[in-house]
Amino acid sequence: MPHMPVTERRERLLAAAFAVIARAGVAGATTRAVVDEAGMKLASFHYAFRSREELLAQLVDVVVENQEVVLDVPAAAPGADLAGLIELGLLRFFDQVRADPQRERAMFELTQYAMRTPGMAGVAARQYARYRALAEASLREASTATGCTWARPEEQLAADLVALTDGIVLAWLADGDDVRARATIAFAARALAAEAHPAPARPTEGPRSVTSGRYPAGIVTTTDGSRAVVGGVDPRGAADASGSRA
Amino acid sequence: MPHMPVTERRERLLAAAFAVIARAGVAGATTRAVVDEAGMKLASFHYAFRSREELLAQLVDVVVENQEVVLDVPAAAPGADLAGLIELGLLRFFDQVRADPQRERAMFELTQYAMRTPGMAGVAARQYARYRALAEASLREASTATGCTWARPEEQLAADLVALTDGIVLAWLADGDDVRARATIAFAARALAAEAHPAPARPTEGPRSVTSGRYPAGIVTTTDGSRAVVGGVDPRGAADASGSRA
DNA sequence: GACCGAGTGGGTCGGGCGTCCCAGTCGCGC
DNA sequence: GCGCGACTGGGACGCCCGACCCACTCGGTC
Repeated sequence: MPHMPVTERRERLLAAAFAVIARAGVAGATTRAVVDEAGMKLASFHYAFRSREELLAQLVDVVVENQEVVLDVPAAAPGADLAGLIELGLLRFFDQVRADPQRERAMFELTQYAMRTPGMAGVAARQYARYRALAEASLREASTATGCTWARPEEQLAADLVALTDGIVLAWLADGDDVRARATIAFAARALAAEAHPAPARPTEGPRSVTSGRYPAGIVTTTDGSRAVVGGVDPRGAADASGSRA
Repeated sequence: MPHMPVTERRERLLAAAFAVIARAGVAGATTRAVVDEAGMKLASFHYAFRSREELLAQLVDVVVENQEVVLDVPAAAPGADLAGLIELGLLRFFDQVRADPQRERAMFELTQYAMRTPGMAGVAARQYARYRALAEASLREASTATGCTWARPEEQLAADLVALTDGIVLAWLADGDDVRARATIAFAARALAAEAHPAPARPTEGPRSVTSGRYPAGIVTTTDGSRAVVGGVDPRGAADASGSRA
């Protein structure tokens, strides 16, 4: 409540708004609920933002910009097969979703809000463009890690991957069935791997010195760093992975 | 405005609510907006329903129950290849989505509402169970039509299919990119077909004259029949279908 | 044809909403 | 150390919301 530069206040309000949206949806993110979450007074809201709409717009922007990873391919055990690598990445992603489902719900909520709001039609499109770019980077990484080459343009495969993750997350949010989600993840990995040509025959795998654990974080996407979901992958996820392949 | 039995009034209000939600989201479906859409007076609302919440709950129920088809496989020329059959079905489905995107938006909106509302957690799960059941029926139909057999339990494949369609629709709603959607549809068809064992060896490939289908209607899912999206499949969709294969 | 219950119309209530206002207060630059 | 501008607190306004109430009117039944 004491003095605080506007910029920081804005950031805190954005973070608070995200938290409220995760809990109660965009409609529940009233000015009062947001300032309450942030521990501020109502007047501070309209000192930091001209209107609720402006806050929402900025929130979508920030959230999209800070989206970090779609799937975080585990910078490969050498010789790992492509499908296994993708599956492991997806399982890591899934563990992040399980760790904080509300975050994902909030993302969907915001996307839908952007789609419905006249001025923000382009924002939803940009959001998906960003997802695809991230997915594409992951795919590229996976292919170089295994030496495979993709049979179709990576940007197309990225769209396929995004569709799969979206569908998996949405279904899981609705029914919470971990087993089914993991089965679909295995399917997704197989399907994507099938879109690659195998590595050009090389009897022995080259020295793959891509140090393991290049990057410990999974999904980050915090609006301000305050409540990031960072951290190790749930080992149970990886354990199930090998068993759930068909 | 004249006299009208309660049951009909209820139905009209449900249909009106769905229309409003498609346009303005669940939050925009106020009692006043709904009765306005239905051409009634406000008092009639609370004569037909105890509360707004009750209407919303019944709406979700009705919508889930009336969901008709996920994908409408075009009951097959014998010997048609499985991937082509699935792709055609998905393209038909996609054309229905394109014809009435607001309907699909409303469906997502309602799902999210159900997930967020304490008493209705199970409803969202039921909704997805229904989707999967419909998808499973489609897959079964596709396999019998082609003589293939699925390599995994159909209920699992159904979940995969639902995830794919959800992902495709969601991305398309966000960016409206028909070409990309069709490319992902082709991918989805390939991926699902790869989960089947080919038909027990039958020498000749039948001519792939899948063309016109057994069943002209696609998605129906009306809340009461009054504003159903029924009717022939957009012929442009089918025409494009053959061209969009990768 | 009158009656009586099902259905209707209009007005109202309390509350939460976004937004605004302005007197106060704090902290940074001189 | 002081002044002024950046920031805060509390209250208020007008609006729309869900819900409710009750006097009325219509239409099927006898």
